[in-house]
Amino acid sequence: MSATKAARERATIVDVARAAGVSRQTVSNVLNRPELVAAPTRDRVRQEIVRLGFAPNVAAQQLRRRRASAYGFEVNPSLVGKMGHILDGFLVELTTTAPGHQSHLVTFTADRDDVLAGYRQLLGTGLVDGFIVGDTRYGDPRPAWLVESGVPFVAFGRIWDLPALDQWVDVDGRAGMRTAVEHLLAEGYGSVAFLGWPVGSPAGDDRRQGWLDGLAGSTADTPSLVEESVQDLNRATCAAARLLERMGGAGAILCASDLLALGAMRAVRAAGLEPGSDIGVVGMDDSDVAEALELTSLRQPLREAAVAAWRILHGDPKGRAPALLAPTLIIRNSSTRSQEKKP
Amino acid sequence: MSATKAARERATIVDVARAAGVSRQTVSNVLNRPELVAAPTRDRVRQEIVRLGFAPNVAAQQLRRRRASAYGFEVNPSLVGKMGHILDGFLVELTTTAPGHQSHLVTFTADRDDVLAGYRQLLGTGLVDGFIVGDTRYGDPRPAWLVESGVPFVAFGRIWDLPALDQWVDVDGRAGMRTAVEHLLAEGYGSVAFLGWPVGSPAGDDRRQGWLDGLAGSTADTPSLVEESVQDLNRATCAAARLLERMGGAGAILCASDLLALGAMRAVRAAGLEPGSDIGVVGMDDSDVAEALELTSLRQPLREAAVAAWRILHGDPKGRAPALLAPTLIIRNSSTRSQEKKP
DNA sequence: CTGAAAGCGCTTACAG
DNA sequence: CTGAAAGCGCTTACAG
Repeated sequence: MSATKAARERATIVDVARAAGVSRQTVSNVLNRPELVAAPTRDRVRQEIVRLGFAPNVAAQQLRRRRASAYGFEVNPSLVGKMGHILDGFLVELTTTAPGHQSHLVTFTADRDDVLAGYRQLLGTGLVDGFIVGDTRYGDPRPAWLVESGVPFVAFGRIWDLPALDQWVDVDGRAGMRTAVEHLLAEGYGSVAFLGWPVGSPAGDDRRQGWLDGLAGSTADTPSLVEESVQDLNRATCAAARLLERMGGAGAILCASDLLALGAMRAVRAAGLEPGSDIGVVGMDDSDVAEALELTSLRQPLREAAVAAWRILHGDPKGRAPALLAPTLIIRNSSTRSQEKKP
Repeated sequence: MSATKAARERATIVDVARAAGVSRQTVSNVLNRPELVAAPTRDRVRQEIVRLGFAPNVAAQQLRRRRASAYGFEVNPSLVGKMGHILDGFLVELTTTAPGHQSHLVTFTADRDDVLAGYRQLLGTGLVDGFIVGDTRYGDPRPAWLVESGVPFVAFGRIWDLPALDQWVDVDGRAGMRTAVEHLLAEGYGSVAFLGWPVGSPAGDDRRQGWLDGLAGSTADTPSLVEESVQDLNRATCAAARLLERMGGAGAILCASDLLALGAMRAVRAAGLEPGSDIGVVGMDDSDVAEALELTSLRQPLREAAVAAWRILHGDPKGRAPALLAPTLIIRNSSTRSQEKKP
């Protein structure tokens, strides 16, 4: 519990002041309000800062400023590593962009019994100023509590329960699905069926609507070609097989997730057909699996999402607007008719 | 840059002291050295702490103690989300267990040009006391630098360049592979071939050795059945196909990773055979894909790894020992001869 | 067993 | 333009 070696060796603002022959608040001014300091003084101080390798102590700044410039990021043991869970990638992008906002991220896990306990804890100790909230869901108690408590936060995923809140970033699954339909039709698949999640999940319903949007703008009229499956490979394979029977050995299957698409590819092969050349298949999330299996998929713009999150967190609340970002269609063999077969 | 609302509203140690009618250092003693405080005083203070919802300000503690009780965790944009990258899961386990060690984690990304810059930065500002270093590799400059600088750290992955260092946690791929061979032989696959990475990667060579270990203890003598492939599905599929030709339509393929195993399953199916009932296939890492595709795989004990990491970080350096943990074989259809087919 | 004092390293009005 | 003063919230010897 004693001081670390690094702490003992670090130069402080007083060391810099002494070396530069000024008072310590002048050094502070060079750091925080350089326009107040005469150029020669400023240069001399900066030189000493570099020479001594000085960097302001974060704890001292936090204490004095009464803000942590840090945000909590909840990681969920039961979701990490699951296919289509893109929150890890989002964390990376947030981490990469954090220094540009003089901020950093602190990870934490939620209590099973009390979802809000972890949030209260981090806030109560002043470790963070606010949160990045992922995996938003129906009946999520977090947004309402955070708003009530006046805690800054941004949600990754629309705040479905509280449509009045504007502090979220999300991927436009609907637009993505529309793009995918257009791509499939342009590739010459005569019809586009949909393999989605059961009605009732916000993201799922949104994606399904995108499929309908895509069909609406075309001559292909196949809105009846739809099957549902939960996020499970075997169930998805069965659902896709049912769909295939009704498709008559031609057309494409647009899926609400990469896992469902995996099921679709499996069903296609089980029917003696080839994904791509015979039946088009498209997934969503561009998981590692999609890349490995040559599955066309929609990639979430996580970098842009992170940038938008910081804008919402640090921008003027008055000019704040939610960010709905379009995913990018990554075209691979599974949706290409004239594909070159790899060896 | 002004104080947060939360900061303005938080109770301080002085508020508690006033409410309990004691001095503020008595409150501090109740928190840090309760045995010094008389029971009635202690109870009164504790009551007020609860009533006021007081929690000590972390920044003030850090400043005073001259230690952050925080550790930096580098996230790597080019590796996150890749199949077999289990560092995300490790971060979750570390995060879950951190509060038990009065610690928290701060994420950061490394500079492309200067690998150490991020480490220097976090340390120089006193934001962290040390690091958890993942993705160790040959020629990794980080361990040597950290040791030289006297910075506490633990590596996830053996420190291959500096065998004298004992501050690492790793998964015993060799033992895992041996277990897998034994399982495959016990299942009745007459031979066990190996699909590994090219010789020269530390983890890969270790796993290959485990395969040989497993064969050594058996009557099956198939150490010549080996093929190599880089971490790429198509290459792996080709390599597995070559292996299959030499196996004569029977036996099992043990793979150094789930991705290689995916290639093996693919090659098996391309040969008109079925993984499991005809040819056993086992991977390593127990990725989401392994679960989805019913692939038997070795699961890394990430929870135990996190516990061991904290022990190395916070334990007595004299009694410190590296932790080499055995993975668990998760048996699924791909290595089961008498399998029940799911619908 | 309890409290007065010093100090961790910084920032921010404010006086000169 | 520069510096003396106060204070952020806590902990730790130390005196009583």
